[in-house]
Amino acid sequence: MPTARERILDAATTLLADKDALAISTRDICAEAQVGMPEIYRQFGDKQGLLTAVADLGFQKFLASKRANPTTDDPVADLKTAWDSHTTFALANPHLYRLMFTPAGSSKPQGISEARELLHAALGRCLNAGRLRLPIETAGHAILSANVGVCLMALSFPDPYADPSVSATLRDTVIGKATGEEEDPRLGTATLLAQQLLGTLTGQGE
Amino acid sequence: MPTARERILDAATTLLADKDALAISTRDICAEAQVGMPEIYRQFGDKQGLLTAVADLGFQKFLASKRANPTTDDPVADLKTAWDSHTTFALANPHLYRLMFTPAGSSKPQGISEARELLHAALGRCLNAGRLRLPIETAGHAILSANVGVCLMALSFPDPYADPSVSATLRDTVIGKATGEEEDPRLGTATLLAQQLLGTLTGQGE
DNA sequence: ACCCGACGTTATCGACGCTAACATGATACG
DNA sequence: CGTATCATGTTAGCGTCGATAACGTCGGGT
Repeated sequence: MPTARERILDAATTLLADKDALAISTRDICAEAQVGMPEIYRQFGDKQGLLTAVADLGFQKFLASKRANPTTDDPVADLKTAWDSHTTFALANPHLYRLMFTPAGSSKPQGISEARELLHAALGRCLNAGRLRLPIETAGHAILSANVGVCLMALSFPDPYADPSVSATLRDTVIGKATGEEEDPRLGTATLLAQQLLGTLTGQGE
Repeated sequence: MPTARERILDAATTLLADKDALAISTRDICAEAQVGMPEIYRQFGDKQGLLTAVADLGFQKFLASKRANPTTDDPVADLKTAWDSHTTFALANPHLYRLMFTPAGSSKPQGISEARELLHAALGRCLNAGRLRLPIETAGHAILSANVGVCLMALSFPDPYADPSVSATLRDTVIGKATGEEEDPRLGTATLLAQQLLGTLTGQGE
């Protein structure tokens, strides 16, 4: 038999899979966890504390699934993989995700800063590979904000914002801007033209 | 004396300026609006209905402030103005904004689709000016999702996501991608080089 | 005159978050 | 071995919440 704290967290997480965080009562949690009501308050202070703990547990799962993604030799592709795993997690755990990223009152799970650090590490790899043209912090804030925005809009207004192409478009746009992967099509034209002219000038002919 | 419905909506909106939507009790609203409790349920069905009505009223204010922005001859600049007014509104009305863009349960204020249409109209103006290189829907969904993401992150995690540069960076990135305003810095270089070479070739000398 | 819809008043219900008071069990230490 | 200690369980209760019932008032329109 797991400890009471674990049973409570487990029960809350289980109930959160179905209902909204507000629709879960402490009595339901106690019944599911087979503990008395005061146990919640001994362990977590109040309901908000419990929910914050659940959110932090969610971040553990969230970050674990990100760390599970192998680091390849293409750090930019890794960024996109991380974005997609983020979006997948959100859609698979809607209530938990909203608890994590739109906390009520002044709860503030600390897992968010771990997510931030993980993202910055991935951006650091891009920088080392010479594939980052924005400051790490700027890029990280922009990427995470955009990713969270896509997910929350998809959860709140599935029609029409749950379309996967919304996530993909924003992913490529924001990551492209940060890494410079994305080229203006005119760049190719101009470069080619310049090269041709240069070739002509230096007598290599066409 | 305004009608009871107006007084209730007004009272709820007033209270929402200070407290979170969940921290507001129907009794507080009734006291502020000088009505009896049953009046809320006669008018709005339940508390959620009232909050949804408040959210829709918030959308009216939100959209009115956007429509107040004059349409200039630069539709891309108009897009950026709209983004900034969106962000400003969110930071000025945090609780109302969260009620509007992260509704609980299955409330879904319909103002969101009006906002979508307004944005699509602005994008249509870009298209007519030949300054849109993404489908209107794709661009609209990406812009609104990113904007909402920036605002919600700033509200939930002001440290460090409330930094105005986050909003500005994402704004220029996403709108730049949609309109093609944003140039790769190498484009200017390549173009200039090509022009110089061309000038040399055609004998105009330096 | 009549009714009917809009609004107000009072009282009440069950569920909720939370707490007090106390009982139990296992473990650590003298 | 005895006992103090701490984690956990049990019961009962407080005050507040969202929501409803029952009833009363007033004004306007056919």
